[in-house]
Amino acid sequence: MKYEINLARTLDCGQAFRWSLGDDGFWTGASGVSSLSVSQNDLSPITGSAFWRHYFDMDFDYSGAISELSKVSPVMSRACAFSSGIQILNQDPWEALCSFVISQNNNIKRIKLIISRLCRLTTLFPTPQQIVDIGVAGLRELGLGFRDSYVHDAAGKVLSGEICLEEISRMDVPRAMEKLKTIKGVGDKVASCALLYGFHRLECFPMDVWMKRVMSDMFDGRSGQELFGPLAGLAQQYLFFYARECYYKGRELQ
DNA sequence: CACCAGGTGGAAC
DNA sequence: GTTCCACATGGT
Repeated sequence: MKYEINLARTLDCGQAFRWSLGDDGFWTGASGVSSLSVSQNDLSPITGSAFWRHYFDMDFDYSGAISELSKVSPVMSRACAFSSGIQILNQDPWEALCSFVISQNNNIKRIKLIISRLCRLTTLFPTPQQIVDIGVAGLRELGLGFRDSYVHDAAGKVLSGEICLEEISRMDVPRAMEKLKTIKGVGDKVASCALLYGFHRLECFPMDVWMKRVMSDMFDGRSGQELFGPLAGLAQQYLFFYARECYYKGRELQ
């Protein structure tokens, strides 16, 4: 079967929070200083740009990964088929870290709302310096709630050099997790999301309430690392999407 | 009007 | 070590 990236699934599966679908069928969004408008009918704006090829991870063998993951179990095979076309983006590390700090105990709609308000201040995603300048009170006004001091702490640590994202990108995952977790409001879940989505560490397997339920219901409580190894992060994203959009659709979660 | 949300820090056992 | 709970706010 022919494999192709699915923009809707990739951009609306909860890994990135500032892409939106226009009435014309075009997805518009940005990363760093670059912005893009692209539709599923014509992927050439992505494939023709080195930057966006990398952002959308176009040179990874997703077809091969799906073959591998499908061997794990019948339910995983169904999840792969259902979620086919989702790719793990190469997002900006700071934006990913910041976004997933905001994501805690929050819903995807409001995460997007908060991040859109953050970006409206500066046009681009705010830098650590800009976050520090906005201040805790300013962040509170943007509706971050109790996460305001967490985001502020993250920005301060990055700005002071206490957290060096460049170094983290070179650390092994356990050390990187440990370092990220020195930021207030960053625990296992946020750290692993930052590493998977911001640093492209495909072996990370973020465990949220959905994934806890999935692993218990579909995999007898076994761990993502054990089942999926170096592709755990991709498996996690497929399962998250499959769980929300199919497996538990119309049923009560708890 | 309750209850929930891609969790975490901190206090209490 | 584990369990409980508050946390701010928009959506349903």
